[in-house]
Amino acid sequence: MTPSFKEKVLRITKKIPAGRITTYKIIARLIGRPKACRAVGNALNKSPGFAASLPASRRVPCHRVINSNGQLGGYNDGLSAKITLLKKEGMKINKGKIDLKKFGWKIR
DNA sequence: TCATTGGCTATCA
DNA sequence: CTGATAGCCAATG
Repeated sequence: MTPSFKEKVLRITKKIPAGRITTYKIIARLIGRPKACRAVGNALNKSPGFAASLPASRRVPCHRVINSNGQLGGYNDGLSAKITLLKKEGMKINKGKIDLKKFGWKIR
């Protein structure tokens, strides 16, 4: 089947390793729509999310996706949950910001 | 099918 | 930081 926009977004997001983060813009670029950053956010918003009760196939670490400027952005489940998860992953959040230089996920 | 609206954004003034 | 603008997707009528 032809993977829709949403499917691609989720697929890429699932590839994000723990302790690393990505931005909406990067994902948009990987998909092929560099300007669809907003749509990417929407896709993640509608996605199942990161729940332990969910099967790994459906689990999407949307909390590892933040704004391109290093801000946290939003979260459907509550921004606090996102911060907690990221901290548990071993990353330090500086005043609601994350060091993209250190934790920015790069694909080869 | 089209028009409108809203949203986990990006970029610029 | 606020507004405005741009570009994209999904839901709604």
